[in-house]
Amino acid sequence: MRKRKGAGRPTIADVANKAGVSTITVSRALRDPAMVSDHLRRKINNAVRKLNYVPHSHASALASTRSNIIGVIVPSLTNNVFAESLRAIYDAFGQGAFQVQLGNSRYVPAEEERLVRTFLGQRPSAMIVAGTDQTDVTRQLLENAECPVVQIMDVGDDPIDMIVGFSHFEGGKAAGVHLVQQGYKRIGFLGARMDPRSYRRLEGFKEALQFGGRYDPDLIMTTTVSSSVSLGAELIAQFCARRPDLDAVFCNNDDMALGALFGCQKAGLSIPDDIGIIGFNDLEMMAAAHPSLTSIRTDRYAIGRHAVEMIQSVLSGETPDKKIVDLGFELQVRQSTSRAK
Amino acid sequence: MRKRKGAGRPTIADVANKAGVSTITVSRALRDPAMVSDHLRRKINNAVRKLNYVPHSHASALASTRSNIIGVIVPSLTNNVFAESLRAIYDAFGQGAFQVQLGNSRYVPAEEERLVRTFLGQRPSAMIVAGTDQTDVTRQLLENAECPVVQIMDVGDDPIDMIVGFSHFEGGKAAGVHLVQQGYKRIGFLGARMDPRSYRRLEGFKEALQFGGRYDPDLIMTTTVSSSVSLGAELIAQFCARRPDLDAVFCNNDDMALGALFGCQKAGLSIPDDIGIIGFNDLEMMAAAHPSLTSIRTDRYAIGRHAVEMIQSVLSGETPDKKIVDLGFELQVRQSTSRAK
DNA sequence: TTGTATGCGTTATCAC
DNA sequence: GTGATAACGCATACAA
Repeated sequence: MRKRKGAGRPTIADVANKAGVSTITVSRALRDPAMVSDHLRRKINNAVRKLNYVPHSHASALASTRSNIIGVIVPSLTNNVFAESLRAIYDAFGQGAFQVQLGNSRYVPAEEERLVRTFLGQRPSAMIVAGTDQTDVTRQLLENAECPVVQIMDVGDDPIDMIVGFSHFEGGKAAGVHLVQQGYKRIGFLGARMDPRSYRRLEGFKEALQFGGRYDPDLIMTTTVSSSVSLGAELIAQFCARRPDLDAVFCNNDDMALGALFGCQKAGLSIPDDIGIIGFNDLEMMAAAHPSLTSIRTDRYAIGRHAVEMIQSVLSGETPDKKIVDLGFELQVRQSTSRAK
Repeated sequence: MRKRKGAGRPTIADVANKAGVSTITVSRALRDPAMVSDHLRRKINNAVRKLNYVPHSHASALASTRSNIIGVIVPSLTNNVFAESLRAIYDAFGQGAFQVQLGNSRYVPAEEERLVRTFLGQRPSAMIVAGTDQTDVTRQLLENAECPVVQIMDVGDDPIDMIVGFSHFEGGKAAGVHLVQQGYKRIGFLGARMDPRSYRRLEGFKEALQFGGRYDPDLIMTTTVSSSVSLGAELIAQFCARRPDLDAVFCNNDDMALGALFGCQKAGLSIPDDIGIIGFNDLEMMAAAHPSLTSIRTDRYAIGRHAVEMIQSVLSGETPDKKIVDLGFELQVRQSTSRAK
């Protein structure tokens, strides 16, 4: 006879044999203990322990035509901003029956598309993806996916399904308005890893400066290189060398802002009097820095938590209150932009 | 007849029908296109596209008795150190046929045990876990797992299977030796989130100080609170208030060290003359800081990459050169400990 | 190169 | 409350 060897590990049938019951009873005892009598349940649990039985999740997923997988795709693992949303997602799903499957798109849309395809192959219970800038194909795949989909870290009128985040345009605008209000005259923008969200921040920033009559395209400095503290320090030095009259800078994130602080200090510039600095996201270090750094505070943890709540609500059959949730942001004014006017 | 409804999505049989071939041909065309004639392959690919067919990975895993899942468990998602190893792991596995399944144990051994159990339920192709401080049960589960297991971020004589990292004891010792050599007299230790690895750093540090005749248990300050830049700034202030004679401090990680720098600057202390500071891990910001911060450089990315290589080697049937790999560390001396003697 | 029959380990369905 | 049986969707073994 044809025979196939399994993985060799004990199966539910082995447990059933040892406990002297049928497989389905074991299945029930493990999934919903209340459905099985105390007597049998005890015997089954013993057998499970003795055999060191671990249920095979793939077989379960196949038989029940549903998996407990939540697919999550972010563009970066080392960027603290996404890490905090991820932490919220893992915290919320961690204890329950769900498994989080994480993908790293590295800011490459085609990579994201590949990941979406792979994840959908697992018939996930839900999907969470960062941003609104998916390729058309990615979008269509997700629209056809028979599971809730949440986009995070951004807002927009036209979500794939649901969305929770904040407006990067408005955030950038708030930064610009603040610098203008503080009386800075030659206000620059320093942006690394210019992803679509950073561009929206820049657009908002431009609008604020144009409105304030301070817009100078020569004071926009961007690069696609990954942002880092070191890069911030380097670029601000170049920036100041090229335009010694620069007197304030909006960095597209906090790493760049901290780097700008260090770079200015090295150059002997005084913050906030010679030059004002504002970052974006308000990582915890911003308040601790010396001088403390102004930033746009966003609540990444809340975004992750909210995304999970929306998913759980849909999975439990409810209709979520809102499909579009704007959690906003908050300007945190600190020493780095508080100069004596 | 008894009938069960599947998920309703197209199956490999639907594709086979549409293409006018058998299911196994479709299966082959998708897994190894070279096994199928051009003619049929084209028809099959067309059918796949038209039906928007996505293979069901659970069914595949069940039928082939092997999954393409790599289980990874780390204690933190927001700690940059683990994030960088993770990035290496995702980079290495990302393109291939493997899927990384990530778990966050939050520094809780029982949580880690639960995650190991869950992951083993997926019959992973391999497991990667952080550190050597698993519970006995976790260790046994992993020893019985029929897949390669790599412990990362640490070294030790007795790995579960394979291990790649560096010695935290030796790293701490190197930091202590350096401070003694620089002529600092009252050398303290500032440690937050004292996990087992941090304790080993502290032990190495103690040994160096004892050897140098500078050990003072009153200068060891630790807390179990999560480390952060803000916390570093707060604690160094308390530390200096209690022991104004403190003239150097080894922080158990770089966030704490950066915080210590800011805290000292706020207190008007000059670095490195009034007080020397050394961190651990050498995150990129350490070199950019002003003054630049001395640290113990570790290569987290290489650790992750190495772990993947060991796994791939085993999975392809080879025997890895070594089961224990010590990637070491390197003292990076910078301004924060380079005082005029 | 292609197809047929069967098994992977679990759960849904129906019967007792 | 418990059990027998047939799916779940795909890949292996073997044959042609």
